[in-house]
Amino acid sequence: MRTGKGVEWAVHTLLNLGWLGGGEPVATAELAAGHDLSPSYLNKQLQQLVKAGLLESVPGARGGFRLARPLEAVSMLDVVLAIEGDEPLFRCAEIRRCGTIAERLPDSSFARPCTVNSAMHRAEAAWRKALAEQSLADVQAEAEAHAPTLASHVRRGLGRD
Amino acid sequence: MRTGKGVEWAVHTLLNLGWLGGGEPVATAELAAGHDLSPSYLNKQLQQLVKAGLLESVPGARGGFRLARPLEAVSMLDVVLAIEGDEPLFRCAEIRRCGTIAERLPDSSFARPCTVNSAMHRAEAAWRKALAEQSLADVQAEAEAHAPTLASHVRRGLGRD
DNA sequence: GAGAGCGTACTCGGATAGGACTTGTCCGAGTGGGTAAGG
DNA sequence: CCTTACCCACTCGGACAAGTCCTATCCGAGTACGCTCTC
Repeated sequence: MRTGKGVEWAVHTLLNLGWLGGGEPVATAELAAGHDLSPSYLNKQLQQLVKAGLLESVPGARGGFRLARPLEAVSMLDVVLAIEGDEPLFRCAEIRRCGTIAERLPDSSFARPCTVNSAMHRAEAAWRKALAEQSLADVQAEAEAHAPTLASHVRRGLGRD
Repeated sequence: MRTGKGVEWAVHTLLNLGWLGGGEPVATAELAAGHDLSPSYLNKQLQQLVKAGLLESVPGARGGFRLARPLEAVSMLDVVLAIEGDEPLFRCAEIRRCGTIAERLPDSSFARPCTVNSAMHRAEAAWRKALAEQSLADVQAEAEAHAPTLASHVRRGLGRD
């Protein structure tokens, strides 16, 4: 049980788009070369971000992707849900209703939700809350705190300036 | 990205062993029948719990599994880590060090840990903390709160009493 | 010289294979109890 | 009747397949630019 590598790819790509600034789209090939990623697979992830409303895509020649809104308005949770989907970490199969134990139990026992599911859900809520409280702008600022020239280096690394 | 169903199986099985009480071992077949689970696959999960020190196994005829310690001393986190392993949810591949962007960056940029990894790690810490704060005894008590006769029904469902 | 039309190169988007992990199953090693023979 | 040795049924433990999801790749639809031809 672990997040796919698409999450890491997506976050770094969004950060790079933020450092580039400007409204002109950037092609997948450029973004992929920036971190030596598979262009085709990165493209698949970026399409997920477009569906989630985090990116805008420009088709055709000189096309690419650009941020749909500033990074201050994008949380880590937004990215994770866009890539991984919004299904819960823990899926309750309601096994409490099956088998020889359930046969003996009155129906009233199942009126309340499964307490195991509730416990797991509380933990997942804490995880989502922590992710939602961190915007990509926060992550960006933390990175720049000890490397003030980072933005200009990223622009040069992606062929800008 | 989701937890395996083994987690749900393990938690319910541990709760049932708690309700049974007593120190005599219970066979996998009985525990599996209680929730209509695959006995062989449940056995695999229970072996993980033995390795983690949550259960004790008794081999041979009249053997089975019994709790290694009371449920008050077992947290939800203990069970999740026993089944899923203690690897982090987010695995940082350090892609920041690769590609055309990294080539332009001075080595000092990588002195600090990756801020993306840090952000994901903070969220995971909140998740683990929430899991660690809930013991199986708490979950048990919550289940009994609205079904006081639950323990006796479980015992009957597993052929006791 | 200016403008319109066309061809070409480039990009996103979705459909298509490969690999890794989860899920599920099977059989062998080891143990305890029951049985029957012997004292 | 009590003791003892043997046999058998039962259980855990790990080795062995099937299914599903993640990972990776390729090709087609659509667009903007640049060139060429015409006026």
